[in-house]
Amino acid sequence: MEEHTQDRREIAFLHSGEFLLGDFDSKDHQPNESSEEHRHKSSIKEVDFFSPKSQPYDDDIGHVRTTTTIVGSSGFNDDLVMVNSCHGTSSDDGDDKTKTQIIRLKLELARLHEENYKLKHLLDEISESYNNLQRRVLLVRQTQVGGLHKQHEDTPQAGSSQALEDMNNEIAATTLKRRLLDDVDDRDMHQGRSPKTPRLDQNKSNNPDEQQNPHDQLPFRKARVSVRARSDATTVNDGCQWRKYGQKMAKGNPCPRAYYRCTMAVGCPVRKQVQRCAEDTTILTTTYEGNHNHPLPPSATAMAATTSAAAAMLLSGSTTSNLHQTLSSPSATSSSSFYNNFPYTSTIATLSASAPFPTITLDLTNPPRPLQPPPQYLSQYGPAAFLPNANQIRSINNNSNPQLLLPNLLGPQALPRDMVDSVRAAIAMDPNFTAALAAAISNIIGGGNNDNNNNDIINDNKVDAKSGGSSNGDSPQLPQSCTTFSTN
DNA sequence: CGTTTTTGACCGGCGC
DNA sequence: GCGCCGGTCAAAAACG
Repeated sequence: MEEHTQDRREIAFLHSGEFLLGDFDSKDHQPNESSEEHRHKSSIKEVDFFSPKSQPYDDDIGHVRTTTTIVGSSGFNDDLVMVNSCHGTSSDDGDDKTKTQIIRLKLELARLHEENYKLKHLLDEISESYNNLQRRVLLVRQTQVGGLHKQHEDTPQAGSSQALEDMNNEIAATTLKRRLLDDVDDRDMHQGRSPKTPRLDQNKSNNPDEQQNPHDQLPFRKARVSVRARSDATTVNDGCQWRKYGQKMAKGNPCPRAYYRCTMAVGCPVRKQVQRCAEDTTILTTTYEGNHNHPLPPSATAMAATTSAAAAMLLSGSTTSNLHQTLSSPSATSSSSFYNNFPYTSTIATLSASAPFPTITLDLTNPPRPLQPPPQYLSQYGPAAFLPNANQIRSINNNSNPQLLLPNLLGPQALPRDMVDSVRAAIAMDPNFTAALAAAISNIIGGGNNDNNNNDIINDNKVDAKSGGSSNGDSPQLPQSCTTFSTN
């Protein structure tokens, strides 16, 4: 029980990315800290679970540089009280005290080392399991929807279908580790990995190489992330700066569709479309497309891992399983506590088999149930913790286009329905959810240049009532994903 | 005065 | 080939 709680804390911590951020209190590393007691109580140290450089065991005990993180008062290792740095305890009467401290430090370091090892092992298991699921999904797709693939092979873009799958596998396999291990400094990789595929170039295959190499055509198969949310504002503030460059009346919808372009960096190819639902004008549908070629603002970095998982899920076609697994991955296999308690399950994802771009829709417009959410979720993880599954992931393409409905692979791992409902209600209740989710989606598209604090998103969720658009669409860098994201 | 929004024109894909 | 449609461009207007 207690172990479960700690696992959840660790997971929340890992998810938040705080352990990867370097902007923690630098005073912790200053030997001449005035108030050592204060340090013990309130200082935030860093736990580097994965860096090979920061081995818990330090030969030079006189310069022990502990890398322990205490996340507030509720973070894990709450009971850990240790001296952050021992710099030559000169006093004689302090020898015993120093020895005691050293012993304690060693014990703690050993424990941390064990935790580190455990988490690494966990990560490997999750990745492996993820890959297995990926293969299963592909098998299902090949067997059940093989006809569609054949049909698309006749089209110019369909030649990349196999390459897309390969890419999807690669993305899915690397997403989790990338987020957990690389995170902050993986911008270059993201940018190099995510092909810049401006829509403008989509139909202009002037380059002969692109026509010959299927992989080069991958960029032209974008995934879209679409979000449906209830909002009175013209757009959702997702942390990015947008410039409106067009507006059109879409067929079958009296509400105009607005086109926005990311202006946070010159040449950023990310674009989004905002349109109100014809049936319910209170529902705002925002569709993101493209990858950011610049660092993302703080508000857009939260849930990067989650959204990356969603994008990977979309691209890989494994709708539910990937998301679930990735989101709950950090502690999923370790104790299974967090995995079993976390509200990720009732997601149904579909991929459009006929659309040029696979599209995933997050529909957050379902009215919340009066059920009160478990307080521990709200207090401990905050609304962002639920973003990933918040509601439903469904296909955006409501037309007659054939869609591939992927089975829920969770099976027996599914959470109790009441728990799911509780979480869903919690998500819907939170006013910050929309913005946070939008930022997360933006992260997916933008490529996860996460050098900012995830917590900022919680404070940056104001809906931009002023039109003109500034909604944040920072996206993490998964290649070519277009996401339709709808929130309540 | 620089930036953003508006809006009609333009372009390419697609179906008939 | 023609028309429809979605998406983009770019000049003018609006805004701060």
